[in-house]
This record gives sequence, C-alpha cells and structure tokens, in this order.
Amino acid sequence: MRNAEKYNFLGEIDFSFLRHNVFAVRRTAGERTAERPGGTMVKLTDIARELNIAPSTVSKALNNTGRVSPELRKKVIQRAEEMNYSPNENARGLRTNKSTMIGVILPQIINSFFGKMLREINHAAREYGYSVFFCDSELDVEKEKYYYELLQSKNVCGMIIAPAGISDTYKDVSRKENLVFVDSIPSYEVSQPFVTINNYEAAEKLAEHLIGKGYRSIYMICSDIQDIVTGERMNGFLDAMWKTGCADGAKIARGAQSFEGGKKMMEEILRNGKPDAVIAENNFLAYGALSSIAAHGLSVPDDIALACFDGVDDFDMMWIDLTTVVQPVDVIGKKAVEMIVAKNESPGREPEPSRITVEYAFRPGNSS
Amino acid sequence: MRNAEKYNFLGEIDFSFLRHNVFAVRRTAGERTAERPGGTMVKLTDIARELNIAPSTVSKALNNTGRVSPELRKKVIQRAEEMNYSPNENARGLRTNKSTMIGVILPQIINSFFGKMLREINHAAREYGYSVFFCDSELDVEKEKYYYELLQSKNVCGMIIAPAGISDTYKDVSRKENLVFVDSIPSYEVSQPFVTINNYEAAEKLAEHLIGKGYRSIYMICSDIQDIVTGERMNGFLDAMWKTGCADGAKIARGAQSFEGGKKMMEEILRNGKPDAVIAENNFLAYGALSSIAAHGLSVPDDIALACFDGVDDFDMMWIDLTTVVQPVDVIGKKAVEMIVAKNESPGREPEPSRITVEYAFRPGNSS
DNA sequence: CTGAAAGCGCTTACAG
DNA sequence: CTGAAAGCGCTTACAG
Repeated sequence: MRNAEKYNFLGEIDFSFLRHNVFAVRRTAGERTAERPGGTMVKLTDIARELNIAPSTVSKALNNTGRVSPELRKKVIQRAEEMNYSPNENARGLRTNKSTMIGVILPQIINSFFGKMLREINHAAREYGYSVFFCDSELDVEKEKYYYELLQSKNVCGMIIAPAGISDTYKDVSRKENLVFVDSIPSYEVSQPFVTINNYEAAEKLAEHLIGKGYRSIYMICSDIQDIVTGERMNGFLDAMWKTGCADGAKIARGAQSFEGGKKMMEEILRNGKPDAVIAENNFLAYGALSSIAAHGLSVPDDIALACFDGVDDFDMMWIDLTTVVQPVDVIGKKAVEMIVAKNESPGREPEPSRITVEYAFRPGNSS
Repeated sequence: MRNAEKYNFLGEIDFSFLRHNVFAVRRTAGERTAERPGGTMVKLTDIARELNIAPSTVSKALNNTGRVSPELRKKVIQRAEEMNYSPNENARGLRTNKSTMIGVILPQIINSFFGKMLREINHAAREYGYSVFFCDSELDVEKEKYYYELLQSKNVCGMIIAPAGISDTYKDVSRKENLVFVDSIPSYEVSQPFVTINNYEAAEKLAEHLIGKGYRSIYMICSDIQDIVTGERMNGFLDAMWKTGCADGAKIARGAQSFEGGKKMMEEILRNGKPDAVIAENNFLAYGALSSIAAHGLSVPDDIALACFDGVDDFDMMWIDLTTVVQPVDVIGKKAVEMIVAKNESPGREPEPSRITVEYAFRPGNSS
C-alpha cells in the first residue's frame, strides 16, 4: 500500500532497494547453501596443480620476478583471479622477512585531530601499496609500550608513533629501526627522526597575538602528561611573555588531557580570579575551558580571550570561532609514510635529518 | 636566566623535564651507539640454544602447553624476558593457521561515532588477548571490498564490518566465515550476524516526537548511499507519518553523506519553502543542516525543528542541544568482539541469531 | 624459460 | 618430562 510515489520527494530518488520491512529481514537467512568449495583458502600450489606447473613458476609469474614467458604469466594471472587467490601474508612475510605493513600508534583516536592523521596515513600508505596496523595508546605510555612490542611481533616494516608522553620505551632502539615519530617525541635522546611543527615558535605566536591585543595576564592550560611538545609550548609561551615584559602575567595550569581536564583547570583558575586570556594546549582542553567560561556567565573574548592549538572546527558547529594554531596533519602523515617507505625499500640509505619541521598555520578567530 | 620560580603557577608543577630549548634539541642526536646486538630479532631457537634445550620445549614452556617441569618453564620464561623475546606472529600464524587478529572495517573514522566504536572494539579485543587490524573504507564500497580481501590475506580470525552501503562483496561468503556486521548490513541476503539498533522503530520515534510537538511538514535528509540502515530509517519515518495521517507532510531528500551534503540538501529544501522540522539520518548531515539553517537567519527550533541520529555532542561544544537517537557504540563494539572471539574459539558452535538488536536511547534536546 | 629443493620461525603429533 | 622431525605456504638461489 505504501509507495514512494505517494510522497513528495526532492529530485529523483531510487527506492528500489527500499522494499523490505525491518521485521521481515531475516526470514530467509540461513537458507543459502552457496559456499566456497571446501571452505578453505586457495593457495599458490593449487594454482600450480591446476596448471600443471611448478609452484616456483607461479610465484614468479604472480610477483613479476624471474623469467617467465609472457603467455604463461598471463595464464597464471588469469587462473589466479578465477580461483580468487590471495597470497598468505604470513607465509610470505616469514619467507622474505619483508613486510609492507606500517605500524601506527596514536594517542587518542576519538580526537578527530588524530582521526584525520590516521586517514592521511592510510591514504599515503595505500598509494605505495602498503597497509597500516593501527593502535590507540589512549594517552598511556604503558599501553604504548605494549603496542610497540605487539607491532614488532607482527613484523611491521616500520612504525609511525605519536607518543603519549615522555618514556624510555625507545631508549635502546637502534637507529636502524624504521621508526618515525610525529607530533611529539618520547625523549630528547631518541635517534629516530620526527615530524612536527615548531611548537616553540607557534606558542610564542599565540602569546604575542594575545599581548598585541592588549591582554596582559595570560594562563596557559596544559596536559599534565610529561610530554616534550607540552614542554616546548610552555617554553615558547613563557619566553614570549618574558620578552614582552609580561612575565608577571604568565601562569600555567596543568591537568588531565581531556575536556573534563580543561573544564576543571578553568574552574580552578576562575576561583582564583579572572585572567585576561587563556591559551589551551590542545582542542579538548580548549573545549573544556570554553564550557567552564560559559558556565560562569562570562563571554569570550570580552571577559576572557581564548586561543589554542588544533582547535579546528570541521563543521562550523561551535558557537565560537577559535583563534588557533593549525597543524598540517595531511603533510605530517604523508611525510611520515614516505620516510618509512623510503627506508624500508633501501635500508642503507642516508638517514633523514632528525627533525623534520613542517609549516603550521596561525588562524585568528573571534575568540581573541 | 628564565626559571620556573619566576612565574606564578597554579599548584605544584614538575618542570624538571622543561630544560631544553627547542632549537638545541637535536644537537646530540646521532651520537648514541647503543644498538640491540646484531640488530636482528631474537627467536625461539636462540633461547633454546642458550639454555641447551630443544626448541619444542621452549615453545611448550612459553605457551604453557604440553608437559614441562615447573622449574624449567620458569627458567625459560625468565630467559625469554631477559632476551626480550617476542614471537614471530607470521611463523606462528602460518604454522597453526590460527590467529587472534580481528579485522575491522569502518566507513568513516573521522566521524567520532566510529572513532568511539573503534576504541570500544580495541578495548574488548585486548581483554581477550586479541589484536585489531583497522581499515577505513571511507564510505566507498569498492575500498571496502579491497580491504575485505586484504584482511583475508592477513589471515585475520574474523572481521567486524560496518558496511559503507549495499554491495555484493559478501554474497558468496560462507556462513562459516567469522564475520559480524555492525551498524548496517551490505544486503538482506547475507547470512552473517549483525548487531544494530532497531532503526525502523527509532526513526518512527523521532517522527512521532516531532508530530507530538505539532510539526506537520517534516523532511528527512539522508545519505544517497544505497544503504540498508538508511532504508530502514526512511521506512520508519514514512510509516510514522502515514500512521498519524501526516503522509502529505513527509518528504525525503538525499545527498552526500557529509557536512557539505547536509548543508546542500538543507539549502535546496529552504529554496523550495520552509518545512516545520527536519530529521537528519546522522550527525554530519545534521551539522550541515544546522549550518545552513543558521546561515539563512532561521532559528532552531522556533523556525525549524531538528532531530537526528548519533548527534552526540561529546564536549557540549555545540550551540544547540540536538534531539537525537543515541546508539550504544560501546555495547555494539563489545558484542561484536565477543561474537568473533566465541566463534573463533569454538568454530562449530551454534551460530548466534542473525540479528542482534541492542537498545538505543532517545534523548530529547532543545532543538525540537 | 621452467623446476626441484631448501628454508623462513614456529608448533604439534610422535617417540623415547 | 624432553626432544627429533615434519610441515604450515611461500620465495629464492641454483640447476637444468
């Protein structure tokens, strides 16, 4: 009785697939009998047997290595496709001791800053024919270490790691290991390359921007994780305040790296008096601070100005346009993948310079 | 000269790690010489040789299988730890043809709805000692297929898939394969279980809520992906409108599954006249619609009411509290992992009922 | 150009 | 309780 034509629709709509009622869905499920013969994976030797040739020949044909006649190669490839062959990566990895799987450890996937970075890493990896094994350390250096070891077991060809904080997990890591840090580094002693913006300068810039606007007492709210990027941002902030003669107005609060953390810090700050401005070390902390400021009936920027790192509002959903430092996640992700791939494919190559500094953008908003 | 004590800080702050300037960072890098001996992975046979016992004994001791004297087992485990041994998963996987790696394909990791789901899947998997191989299909069924095949090569023990839309990728998949769909299904013909809310009922509920508030002309904006969940939500919406005698007011628009898509659809809708209310099929579409409504100088809910699915605002950052259907991502992720693990560990077990329906929550906000 | 054989690092019947 | 041996599915020198 109900029928798409009964309604008024915008444009042409294909409703051909809209014929089932949700409660009728499963009625016929389980009646299917089609199964892949044997229920087991087809392997290289199966192709060889069917074609009456040696497994080694199949391998060469499929991998385009060694000498195989063009006709035979064509036949093998065709048969492999027909049989829906896909190579056993365990066997291949074991035999060649090579791998095209990149391990990735990021500290907080629910933060879309890292979501986007993972997406860019995936894109870049795919372009090179590499796959990605992702782990979420959830801001916990212990979990990060667990995953670091897991990834070694998995025989990845390299790892891209955004460390959850300072740790000695990598202190014995050889320079030969194919490791690239992004966003931060686990200590100043690591000998692996890392890709990052100039956090010191960016923090200076935020502070100078606020000072230029006339704000004098400025709080920086940071995560309480012992993290090098945090340290650099604090340094930059403090130095800028010092240089401009505003050292007395510089204050720092530290707390949990989360929305709640930002909120709590801001509440504590407001309990002790109102600063002119606040710099949040990242987006989540800024959101928390904003929430607390609003809850106190204060307005931004009139009562308190606000600026932060990574405060990108993908959807213009926020009721305020945050002044922010924008990190180029796409460039960072891509660069990291390229470094992993390059080293993987020529292990003896000249190491990249240790620190790859990429350009950030400063984006003034209406919050300051 | 600069010194933490010069400034006023909130509470006790450990600045001990804050002694480097960013520009001095890498000065000593590269001087380190410590390297893991040989630069190669230690393997099971290395432990056997050092202890003068058979590799098979080491294997049994480490895996706690077979008979090994307690003292010897202890010795082996201790030595393995000292040598920093971690098993080669390729070899193990090849030999046992077993795996504890779960493949996961989600359609949009930058959407924190799926970010949270991935986090929950990771948590649950870790509890069972499983690892997770994640792939982002980016709403593209072709990419999804590519990843499906990739994961088979990787010898995963099972897969959790939130399909990007309707496809025949899985049409020949045996019921024996350990596959669980979440959020949606790729067709009504699949014989694998799937975990989802009752989307039909939830859509009805949203419509009834709006009708109860007096709204009569209601647009549903949906992704233009041929997706079964979309179909069920449209069905629920249309049926509710029909049952309450509001069929004439029911309209549907479809467009890109993104912020931009929601925005464009809303603009098109407003060009043709203002409806009383809008239901967005997901969070991104709702954000886009909201943006367009605001751009037209209209207010929510006074001019247009708005409701949606998955409109959870983790940080209270939005300038409006959306009326929304909340899916229990934690329950869904956990349930899916449990099903994969259960089947993996007893392959012959009774299959789960095909459709696992979990409870959603209806959360009225101030947007309707 | 094609094939036979060895071996990657593990685990698992089997023998002692 | 401990060990010798075979084999998982591939690839790669090497031989023909």
